[in-house]
Amino acid sequence: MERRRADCIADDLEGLIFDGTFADGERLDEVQLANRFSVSRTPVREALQRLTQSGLVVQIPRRGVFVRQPGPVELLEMFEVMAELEAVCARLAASRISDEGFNDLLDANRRCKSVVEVLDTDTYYRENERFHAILYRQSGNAFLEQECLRLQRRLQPFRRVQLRVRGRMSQSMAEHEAIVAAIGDGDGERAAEAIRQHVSVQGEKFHHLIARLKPAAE
Amino acid sequence: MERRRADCIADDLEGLIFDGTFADGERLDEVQLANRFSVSRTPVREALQRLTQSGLVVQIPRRGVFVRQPGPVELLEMFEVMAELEAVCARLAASRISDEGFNDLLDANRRCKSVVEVLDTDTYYRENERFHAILYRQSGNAFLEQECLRLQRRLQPFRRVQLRVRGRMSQSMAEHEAIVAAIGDGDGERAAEAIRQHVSVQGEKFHHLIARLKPAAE
DNA sequence: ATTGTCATTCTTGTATACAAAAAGGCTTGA
DNA sequence: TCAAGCCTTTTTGTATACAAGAATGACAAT
Repeated sequence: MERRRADCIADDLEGLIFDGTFADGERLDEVQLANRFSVSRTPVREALQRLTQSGLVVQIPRRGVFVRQPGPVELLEMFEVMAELEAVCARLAASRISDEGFNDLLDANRRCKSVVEVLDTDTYYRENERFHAILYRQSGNAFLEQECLRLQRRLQPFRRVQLRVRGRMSQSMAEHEAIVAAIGDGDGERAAEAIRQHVSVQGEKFHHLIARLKPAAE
Repeated sequence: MERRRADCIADDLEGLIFDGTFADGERLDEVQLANRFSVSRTPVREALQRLTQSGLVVQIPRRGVFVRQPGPVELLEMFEVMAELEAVCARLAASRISDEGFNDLLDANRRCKSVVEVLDTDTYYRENERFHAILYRQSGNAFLEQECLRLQRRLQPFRRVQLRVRGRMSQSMAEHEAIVAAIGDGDGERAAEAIRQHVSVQGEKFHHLIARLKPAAE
């Protein structure tokens, strides 16, 4: 599928917002961006509209678009929704998953486990994402799957931070095991509760998330 | 808040797609639409991009945008997600709702009930929507609330049809009562199950939805 | 000194012009 | 008759030009 310039710019901008090049509340100047990417304002505007829809920026008519990083409260809310959505996936998967699908899940989990032993957080992050994506798929609801992927993508930069905490990887693995076991038993409620614990931000995780949230405040 | 032409066009187009002026699979010609709305292609393109994000049309690069009505399967999936999201709202609300919030819910329910007696489906539809919106709010999670409103809006034209079924309004009311009662008791699981039944498409509702789905197939 | 008004400048929103890619039709060959 | 290749036309994607609203700053009046 051919990509237009506007699409590339949207992706690049997303990265620039994630890595802090554009701070929260900052206005994104159309002509500046156009110069930066060596294009006209038209594709820049299209890209900004896409970012508006995904919630990274907010657009005020005849004022401009402004970066809008979620604050601590909104972030917790988003993680809560993610946890609940994944819980739904797990519950549905427990009664709908096929033998083949379950094997995919086991396989993804094995790959995670092999990475944990090497302590490679980046790779683990990717494999973990794959594990969750398979779970979404096994919900048997393609629309739900898409919604989960959307939110997962949105939370990506924050989730990544979480894994850096010492011992978090092995704990994450243990939680995976519990999830898989519950689904294997066809126990939807147990699976839902297990993944809710896995994803939601509580206790230690809460402090780390908040601490990492404002590195610019120093 | 000032509205731009592109926003109005997006809304109008949404309506035109809902009411069947543009059929499923049809290509939306930019210049045609520009003429229709007496504007240039620019705001039309912006509007189409917005519709793309909300899923009403699909955009194929360098080919154009095409209307994409959800088929029966996708529709059922969307209703399932709606049911599950509302179930989450209900469960969270059961433990988080304040006295004031509970009064709002009772009030909204009373308004529904008074409409049922007059058998005014349109007004009932609006009041029912309000009831659900209050429930979203009472989940205590603003992000969840927004997501629910988004999906509710997307399912609006299909939901409307459902209510036309004879006796559906009074059944809907009875279900509301059960939901409110469960939340009043602080019983999250019971509230979740009640609203799941209320929203999900099963049994009779399934047939009516499918039957109404393709009126152009005659 | 502060506030209100006016004018300038800047920025967004829209229209138009141009470029590039795809669709459609024609010819030509077997 | 059918298919392949080329050319024309159509349509999307991008650049530029123009219009209208908002921000800024100066100046005047209280």
